[in-house]
Amino acid sequence: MSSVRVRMAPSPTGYFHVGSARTALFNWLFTRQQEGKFVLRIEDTDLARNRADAAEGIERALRWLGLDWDEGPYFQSERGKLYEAAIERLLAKGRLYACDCTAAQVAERNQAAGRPPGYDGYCRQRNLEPAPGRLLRFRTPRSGHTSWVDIVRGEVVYENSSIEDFAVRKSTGQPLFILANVVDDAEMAITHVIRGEDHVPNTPKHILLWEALEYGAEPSFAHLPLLVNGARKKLSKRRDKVALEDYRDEGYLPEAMVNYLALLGWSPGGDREVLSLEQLIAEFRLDQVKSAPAFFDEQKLASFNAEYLRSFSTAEFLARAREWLDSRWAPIAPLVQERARTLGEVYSLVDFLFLPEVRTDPADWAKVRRQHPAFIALLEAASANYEECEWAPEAIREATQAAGAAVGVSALAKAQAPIRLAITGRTVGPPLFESLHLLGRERALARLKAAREKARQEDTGSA
RNA sequence: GGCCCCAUCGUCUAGAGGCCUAGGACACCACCCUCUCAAGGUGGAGACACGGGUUCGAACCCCGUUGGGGCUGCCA
Repeated sequence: MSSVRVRMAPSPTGYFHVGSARTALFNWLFTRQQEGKFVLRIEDTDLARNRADAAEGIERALRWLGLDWDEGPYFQSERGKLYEAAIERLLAKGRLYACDCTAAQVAERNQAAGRPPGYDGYCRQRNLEPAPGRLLRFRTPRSGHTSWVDIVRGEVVYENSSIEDFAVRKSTGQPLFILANVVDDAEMAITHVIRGEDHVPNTPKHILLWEALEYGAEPSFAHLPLLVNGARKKLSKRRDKVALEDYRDEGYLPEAMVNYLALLGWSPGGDREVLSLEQLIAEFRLDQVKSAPAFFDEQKLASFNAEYLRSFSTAEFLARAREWLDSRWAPIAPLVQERARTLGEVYSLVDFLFLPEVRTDPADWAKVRRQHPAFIALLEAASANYEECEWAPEAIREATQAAGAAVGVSALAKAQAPIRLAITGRTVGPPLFESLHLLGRERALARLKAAREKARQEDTGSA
């Protein structure tokens, strides 16, 4: 058992971001590989409303991915005493000062002085007594520098003078993220802080606070590359599909999601891409994680998903699809398993079996009618043959072939198109003869007839 | 603006000075297979941002340029 202790510290925003999922995964892989402890901590120091719900969402997402945790969830909203004690210590050491500037005042002063944004240190020497209505700021050293050796990006150095006097407690008395984060990392004996690159600028503050609180050896830091969209901007709720639940609801598999996410910023090396959770644990290397942002490509995710779907036995496939479809479609499952990229897609592949009426795609209809002058004749011939033949895939195939030949369409590929359109409303779908078989003779004949009539009406109307 | 980070095919990446006329995967194109679509097979197009160094030798090391991103909140 190693002493490695890692934490996942999401804020309860109401949904679980795919970027958080990737961060959680890398944290988890590292922990499991190091045989350490994985701690779940909800960072709800701010507007902690809906806390129970949000935490549930986070837990549900983690469970869905198959990432278990050893401790927690801890809630920062319940640990106020710890933060208050830390603040008292900092205050006693003169590392904090009270400030009553409003954001507007600071901005105004900066603008007037032609200074860039950021706190200007106005209250630094005013010696205001801490009081309600006054926030507390950390007195950042004005010289020297703060640095760390990041596990994924190497040494990062900040001039202390470039770090503003950041706030650690609100004027309402509530602790701020940076303070709670540091206190908890120390309190929970976290050894490795693995988080998104957007936290890099927080790290020198983290270290400065850590030192000021005399917590001893700092944890190691690893800042993971961001997940970006097609415009190479950080994935955001506003523009992008980032909620893990959305992917789950569309029929993405957790194993495909995990596998895909693991490859964003990391690679096992060589040509391998499909890896089980066990393999990931064994081969993952935090220090091999790349530092360049990665595009979250749903297309590639989908291809992983399709690959996992195909790898299942029919029974497993059916079990996985249960949320999306009832058991009536079981007979056709083998025919769609290799055609669906997501479970959510399955229904549109088999809906013609359940819908009372065919839903005809207008574009497909027009295309087939254009390409098949003998459309009506072919459907008639097929209907006639279908009335007679044995109702089994192979016999239906022969009947179709014969019907085509009778109207001068000898190629089966050509002959099946109008029938497929009549039966399913589309030009693509699962194998036709099995589909007809599953549909049943009566319904098949009825659809053939309906398609003929529709075509006749069309011809009459345009004549 | 300031601070910090990043840079191999469109995308995810392999590559840790010679194995690279740069490999794989997704996407794309063509062909094969085939009752459509998939799946599968074969082939194709497609990248080391640029400029200087260092070195016998650079995609790999250093510097600069350019480009992109993150942060810049009494959010996390």
